[in-house]
Amino acid sequence: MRIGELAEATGASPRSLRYYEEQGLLGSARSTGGQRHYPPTAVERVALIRSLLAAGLSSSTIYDVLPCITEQAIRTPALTARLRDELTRVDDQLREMQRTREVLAGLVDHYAVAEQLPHAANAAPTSA
Amino acid sequence: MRIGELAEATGASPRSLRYYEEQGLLGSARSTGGQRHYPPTAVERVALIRSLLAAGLSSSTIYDVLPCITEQAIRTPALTARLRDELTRVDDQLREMQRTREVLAGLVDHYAVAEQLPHAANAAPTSA
DNA sequence: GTAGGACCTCACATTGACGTCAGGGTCAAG
DNA sequence: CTTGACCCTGACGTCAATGTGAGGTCCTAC
Repeated sequence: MRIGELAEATGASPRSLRYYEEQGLLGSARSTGGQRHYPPTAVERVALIRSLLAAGLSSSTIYDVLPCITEQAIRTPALTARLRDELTRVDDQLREMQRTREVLAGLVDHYAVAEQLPHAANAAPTSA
Repeated sequence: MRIGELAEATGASPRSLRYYEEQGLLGSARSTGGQRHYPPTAVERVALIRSLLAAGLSSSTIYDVLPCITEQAIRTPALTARLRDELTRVDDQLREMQRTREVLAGLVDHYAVAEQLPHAANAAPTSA
């Protein structure tokens, strides 16, 4: 498939796909005219890249860990440690976000309750 | 307290604290000479700001929702909806990150198993 | 009253993952 | 062989939070 189709299939812009290639995250065959051509498996790969990016991994980090994701045979102690570090970081970030989520959820609940009440503006002002 | 102390207490740089003020997220009293002065409660407030930033809220979004966090009396339907939207977004992001976390955890597990195998001579040295 | 560390206000630089424009080549269809 | 949609390579723009440097001010201690 060509870059436009892959973009369509993944939700990533052509610009992003070229950027991923530039960062070494995504390969492509080229036609004689120089146009990129992707196998169907590229869809899954792009999804993985975007998922890792969304999780806060940088493209260079993804560059480091991607080979061992797609080819499990490649493993080094350094790579293992890197994966562990990233997992720890993601876990920390998840916990932090969950705390923040609870703050927001508490606010939403408070508002929902407040809106149900007739005119009790000071119904539950018991938070710091 | 002065900006340096607040920076020390919160882990935010003085530059960041001035930025938060510039964005309307953080108030400060000024001395006659123009230097910022903060009450002790500012520590908690900065922590909240940073937590929301870390959760992916932009400073302008935080600007919108902060007043109702610190002063529960202020509530409008628009603000409630805004909070709900942000909560939904954070929840989506959390689910996405948890899926990615599982991918990473799966890899780490796979590696861990591989490293338990007999001839794993490099058990301890995990330097970068 | 003076040293010097902390602080002030601009204002430009940086980083990362893209958007976007310019100028030109490719390719399936007619 | 020409059209027109799609694609190419630069290269500069963006956005948000922050770094950084210049040039000047404040304030506590001596």
